Amino acid sequence: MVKRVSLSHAPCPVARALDVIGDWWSLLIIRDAIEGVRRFSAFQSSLGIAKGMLATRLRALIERGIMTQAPASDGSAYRDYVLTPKGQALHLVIAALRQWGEEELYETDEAHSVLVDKHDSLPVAPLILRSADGRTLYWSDTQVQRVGD
Amino acid sequence: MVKRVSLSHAPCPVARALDVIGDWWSLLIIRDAIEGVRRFSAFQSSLGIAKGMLATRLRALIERGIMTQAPASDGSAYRDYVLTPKGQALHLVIAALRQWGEEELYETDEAHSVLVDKHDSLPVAPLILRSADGRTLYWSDTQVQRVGD
DNA sequence: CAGTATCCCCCCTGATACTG
DNA sequence: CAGTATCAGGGGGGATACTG
Repeated sequence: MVKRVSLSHAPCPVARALDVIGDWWSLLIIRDAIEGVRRFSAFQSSLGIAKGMLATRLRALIERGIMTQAPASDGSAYRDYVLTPKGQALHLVIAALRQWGEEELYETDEAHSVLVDKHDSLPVAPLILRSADGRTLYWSDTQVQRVGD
Repeated sequence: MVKRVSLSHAPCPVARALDVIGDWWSLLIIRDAIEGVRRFSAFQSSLGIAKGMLATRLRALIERGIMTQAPASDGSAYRDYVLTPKGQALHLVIAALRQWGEEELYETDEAHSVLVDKHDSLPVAPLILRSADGRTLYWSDTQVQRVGD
């Protein structure tokens, strides 16, 4: 996360967002967290990430207010890593990535094998883009509905 | 983009997506491309990226079918870099990142200065998440509407 | 289990020079 | 302008060992 040039104060919100969660591991951690992963070891085994990297990434996410520590849900002495509201708000980003990946990155003959993976057991939730006037809804580039507002 | 472990065949669509566009520069290039940037030098001056890195990234994006080369729109002998439909589909990802950045990464007292930036001159297009049954629309975590279909 | 500490390589990245 | 080639450095990232 230490970059030559920080974009944390860039004028563009996209650049700022990427400065915070623009690396590969962070978004995968957040994906797992959204799906309910809470324990250090659970993240590690799910991601296949080295322990040191995982610790560094979790610490960075906590510093940036994306995640926080909470008492373990199972009553053990350890602590869980859970998303803050700021982190939970990233579910739209994850959903957008998931939708794009599903639509663009699979061969048709492997589509079925994918659906049984745990990461696809979540309800599919298509993203809809609302137009600037707030009255027209698009799915990808197709207008799907006009709303009365 | 050369990573120790490739996620290009991962079962999870989020992981696959990140394998393709999960690095910092690629998404910034795509952001610019969505906003209409087409020329090599335009990307370079907009991003402040080294020429070598830009060439490498553009080549990777072309290999992965995100961008393609097209005759220069101004009739010059050079070629433009433009998004393929597959790349244009990433506008939802960019929109999600933009929305999250705008909502979570600005101090209130600097919000105004941001709005005049070129990257914010685009129409604001809030993302809406459609529920699995396709009938309920959410904006962030707030239900905004039920639809007839 | 839940991390921390250390080593070390690879490659990302930037800078510069060069070509067409 | 539009890149390619080459070089130097620094940190990302993995593996392992160690602590509580």
